[in-house]
Amino acid sequence: MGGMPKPLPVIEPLPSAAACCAPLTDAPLSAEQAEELAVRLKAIADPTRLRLLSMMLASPGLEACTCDLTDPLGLTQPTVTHHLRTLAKAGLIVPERRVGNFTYYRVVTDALSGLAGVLAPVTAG
Amino acid sequence: MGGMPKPLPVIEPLPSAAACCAPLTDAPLSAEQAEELAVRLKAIADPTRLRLLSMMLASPGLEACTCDLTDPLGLTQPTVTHHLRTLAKAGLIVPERRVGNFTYYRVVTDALSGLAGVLAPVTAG
DNA sequence: CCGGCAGATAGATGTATATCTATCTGACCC
DNA sequence: GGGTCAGATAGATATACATCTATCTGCCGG
Repeated sequence: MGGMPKPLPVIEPLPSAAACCAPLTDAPLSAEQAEELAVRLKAIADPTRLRLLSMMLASPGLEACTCDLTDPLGLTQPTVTHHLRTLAKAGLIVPERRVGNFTYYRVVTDALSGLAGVLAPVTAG
Repeated sequence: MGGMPKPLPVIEPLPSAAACCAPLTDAPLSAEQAEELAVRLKAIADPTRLRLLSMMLASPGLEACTCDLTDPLGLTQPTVTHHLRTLAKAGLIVPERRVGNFTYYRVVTDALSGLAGVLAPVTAG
């Protein structure tokens, strides 16, 4: 059949994933600002997802498929997919391309450095 | 009575709070490394604690007492104390001094910038 | 076609934790 | 000393979420 080339999974990331926010030092956060920032920080505040990110960052092109990530973690495939989805919803990775059955996710470096920027300027009083 | 001048609450922070860890880009994290880093990231991955930090950072001396922080958040005093304790256990703040009934906590800027350093060097592939 | 494999989805379950009320300890003031 | 106030602690509860098993979809090799 003249079917589509199978789409990547549709995962809506946070609106301002890479845009990011002002440094913590700028001013007290509103409830809304804090809530949104917390969502993205929660995404990386998990040992499994930190390992996933570090493994992807160590891969050529900053990308990896689920299959490469499952075995080293000793977790089941649905669990790894769940974590990849969580990272994608936070805008920290994106479903990049498919090669046959394999789905490749890539790290969004801007989103990570954006998060760092929120904490970074804390250098003195 | 010749009592002690009432000690600050005893809160054991993580061993390597300010020492911190290598950037995520350096190499895939071990389960232990990821676990420890996640504990500290979890401490800031909460809207209430982010607001607490930003309020303390906006205060002179980067410090504040529980009383100053409770009302603006609209939470009860035990809840705020709980969050301050969580931040202290992660080494992000320290019980600094007592003035009468008031306990002052101060932000440990090195711990925050250390966390930023874990994410910061992610600038390119 | 057909069997097998990668990954996505659904549902169940147990643990972690954010929040509250209630209580306790100390400090200050009169 | 008695009242009051800040903060710490204890215990209860409800929600969030990490993980699993089971199942479904779609791609590929023969």
